[in-house]
Amino acid sequence: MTANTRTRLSPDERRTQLLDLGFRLLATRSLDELSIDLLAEEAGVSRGLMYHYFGGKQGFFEAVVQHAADDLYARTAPPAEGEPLERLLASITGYVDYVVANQAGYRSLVKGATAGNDSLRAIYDTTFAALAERFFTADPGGDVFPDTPAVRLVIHAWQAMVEDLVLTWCDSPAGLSREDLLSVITASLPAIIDTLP
Amino acid sequence: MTANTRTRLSPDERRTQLLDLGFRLLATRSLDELSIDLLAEEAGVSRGLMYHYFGGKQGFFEAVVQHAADDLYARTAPPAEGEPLERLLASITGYVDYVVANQAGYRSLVKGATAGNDSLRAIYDTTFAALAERFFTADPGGDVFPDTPAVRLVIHAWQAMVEDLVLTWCDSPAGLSREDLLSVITASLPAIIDTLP
DNA sequence: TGGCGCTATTGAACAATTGTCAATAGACTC
DNA sequence: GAGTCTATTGACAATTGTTCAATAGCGCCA
Repeated sequence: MTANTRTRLSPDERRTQLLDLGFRLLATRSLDELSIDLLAEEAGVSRGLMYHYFGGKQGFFEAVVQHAADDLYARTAPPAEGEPLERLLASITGYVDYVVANQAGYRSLVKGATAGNDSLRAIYDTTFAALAERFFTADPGGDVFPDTPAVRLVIHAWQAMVEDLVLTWCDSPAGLSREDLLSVITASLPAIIDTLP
Repeated sequence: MTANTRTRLSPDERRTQLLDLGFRLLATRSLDELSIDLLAEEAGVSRGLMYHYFGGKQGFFEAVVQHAADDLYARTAPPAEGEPLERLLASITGYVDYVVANQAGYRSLVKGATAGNDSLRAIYDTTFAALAERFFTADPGGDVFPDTPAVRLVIHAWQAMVEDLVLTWCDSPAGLSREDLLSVITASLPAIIDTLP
């Protein structure tokens, strides 16, 4: 299958090709189940090329996670117009649909990122922090929620809940429709914030 | 330091020694940052002994996680007497105190378990499922919460939220006292369940 | 007390994988 | 069509997980 003649691409093309392939392969395997050997063979290139582009297995995984995180962030961008709460709902809907569509990949990357080294966790953390930031900057004038450390703490935890909720719902919807799920997600945030002293 | 004369222990003693050491070492390193070499050297035994007792690195990690999970479950056992809600609060308090006391170890093991293979995830899942089960079997007569798939789904997600909440609170309490934290945790569960359609 | 047997323990050899680097060859320019 | 730049390669070294036959500590019994 792999031609014995090397094909020379531009760095950008090769990079995105490897990243896309990595995302696809990591959807079914975990990071340490994926060897550079397999990756290189699947891509039709040599092992050495992986190190040339990403510096190593770790760097490669970071690049894949960062790529997916950017994609997620872009796909959950709220619309520019509309009521603050409507825009939040649109953003959440985008998140849910993204996770549902990319279930396996999302699961694998999140697991790998949270269990990985500091660089990987940083990507995960900053991405979710950026998503949370929309809750405060969504509407410059009207503040949807007060911006206090306690509220931020609770929102962080609420995000963890939403992640688990969506993934578990994918496995067994428990009789809840997509709209029910969205309703629970959006309604639970103010409900939890209300429990703060 | 390590004597060149081998010391022969009973299987039980050796096993618990290695498990305790593993738990301690895994608190600061992640699983794939911990080599069998280091572990064996630190324990003063040979590499081969690890394989004799645990069958391999994976089996060793599973044993450590299972050990810690049993410990956690035992420490969060609710008192036999008292009102249902009081007993639930006691159980939750036990969980929070355990996580706070064993922060690093808890973090590391949970990360490793959720990112690991099926066996590891099974230990994590069954442990938390057993913890959740107390919410229904706490009081045989009076049902604290209705036992429906949707409620179980939400409780599962609530557990994820609590885990994140406690760990993030450890890093920066955000002006919340331990009692405030416990209050938010206990109050948020019914609040979230109320959002179900 | 001293030899014996059981088995906990060892260490060397093996396998798989990651990482390194000088040499190679494809594509573009003149 | 020759030359240059650099994307790409393949062989080599290092680390780490795993296996297994050989070794030796400890209790038991004469």
